[in-house]
Amino acid sequence: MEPVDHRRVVNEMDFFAGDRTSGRHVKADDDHHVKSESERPGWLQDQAEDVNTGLNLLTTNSTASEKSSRNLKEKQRVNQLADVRAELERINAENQRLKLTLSQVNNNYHALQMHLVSLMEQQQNRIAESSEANNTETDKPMEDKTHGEGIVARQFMDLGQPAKAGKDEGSESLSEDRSPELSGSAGNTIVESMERREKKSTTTEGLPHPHGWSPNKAPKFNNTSKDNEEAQQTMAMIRRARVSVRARSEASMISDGCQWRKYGQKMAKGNPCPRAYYRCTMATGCPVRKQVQRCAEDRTILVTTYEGNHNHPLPPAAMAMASTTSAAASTILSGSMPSADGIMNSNLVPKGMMLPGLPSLVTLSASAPFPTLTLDLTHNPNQRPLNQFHPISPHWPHNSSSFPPHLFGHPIYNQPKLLGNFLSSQGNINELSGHLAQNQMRGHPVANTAAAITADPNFTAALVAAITSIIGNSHRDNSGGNNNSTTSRNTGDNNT
DNA sequence: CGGCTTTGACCTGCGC
DNA sequence: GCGCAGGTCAAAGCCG
Repeated sequence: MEPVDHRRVVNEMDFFAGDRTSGRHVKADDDHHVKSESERPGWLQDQAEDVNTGLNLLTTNSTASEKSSRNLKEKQRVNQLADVRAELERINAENQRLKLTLSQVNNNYHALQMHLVSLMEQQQNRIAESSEANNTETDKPMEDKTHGEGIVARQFMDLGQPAKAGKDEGSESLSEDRSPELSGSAGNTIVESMERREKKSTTTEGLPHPHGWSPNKAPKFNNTSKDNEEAQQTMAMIRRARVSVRARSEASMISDGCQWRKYGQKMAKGNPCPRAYYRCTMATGCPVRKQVQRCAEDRTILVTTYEGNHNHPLPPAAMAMASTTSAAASTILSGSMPSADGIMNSNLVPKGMMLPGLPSLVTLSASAPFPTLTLDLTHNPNQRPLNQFHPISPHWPHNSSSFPPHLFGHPIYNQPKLLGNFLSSQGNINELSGHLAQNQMRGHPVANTAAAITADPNFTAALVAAITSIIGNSHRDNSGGNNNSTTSRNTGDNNT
């Protein structure tokens, strides 16, 4: 594994953080045309003075033609200044438009989220009324992973059925005060509650699946009510939702802070590169799995697809991924109709990029049997390799020989508070929007929003973290005692 | 020797 | 029903 070039990152950060009060474009113009004499750096003024002195022509023997020339230059400067101002105004207008778009997306997201929660509440109430009184787990806190009955519930979850490991939290599904140490992935809101409700209606029905987590083997529900069917379809789709990250890396696997053990490899059709299957081994029975495969068209691109959610506390290095779920999860949930068409027809989840100015950065595909959110980090205009994004997380063991490109090595990892907010179901879009605004306030270029965003490692890291962790959080309770494997448990660092 | 990777076999879903 | 493809299992081998 190649070491991360810290110095380069710092330089880039310094570059972006430099004294730029008017943005990149303005700065470029300033350097050549706009700045007045008084605004010029001292060395520039000195240089001008030296030139005049050296020629010994301008100051002592001013002619009418020279004055005319000066006036002409002044006019040119004025015109250029006006042009720059016009450009600034245009940029600001674009900025406002982008903000407005983000705001609208956020509002739509909230509306759909609340609507979904409401529907699921109604669904759960109906189920509760019709079900037997054997749901004795409803008073248990769902976060209590060490609770014996909670474990039992998780074992049921492993059947592919959502867990109802705790009490009904419909009303608190949006809360953020979930302990990250317990959850390992806070902000797991709607899906969580949905899965719990679903489990509540099914824990007495299913039989343990020998393979534990198995999204494609989700048991069929016996409940034939129309509402339940719809809910089941929705849940099935959400449970199968995946997050795919495309990034350039020469390493065999990107680091996300978790420990993985390879359990299979398969040649996929249409791709000469084999697809590797990994299972999270940070905890017994963790249902999270991921697939790693190189892109057939560009083998420098590594595609990592995550499924499932962690059922254990996560190290700080993995928190960003596991705890900032909700932005992208909500993206999927926003389109969480019982069919792929529902997603694609959603005004929240267009077929292409959701965020204006980020072409091909994030896409949601409904062509697959399950929604797959793809984060494409290969479109960075700087063509910056993934492993040069950020300083390495201090939590990552510095095993130089196996040092992976650290996708989530951004200092954001060390800001659980920020993450906690960021992962909140309401906060992510706002966070992204706020990040844009902050960049603009700092004087970051706004003329080319896409370039500005993709060039900003902070934004990229935040976006990556938010999207990549969707599934992990959204399925946090969809885990269980998956001890099916007779192979050994991974206790070492398998992130290579 | 424990833990991990490899890899062929097996299972399941889906389309024809 | 059959074949194909994706996904997983688990025995065998490798490695520290």
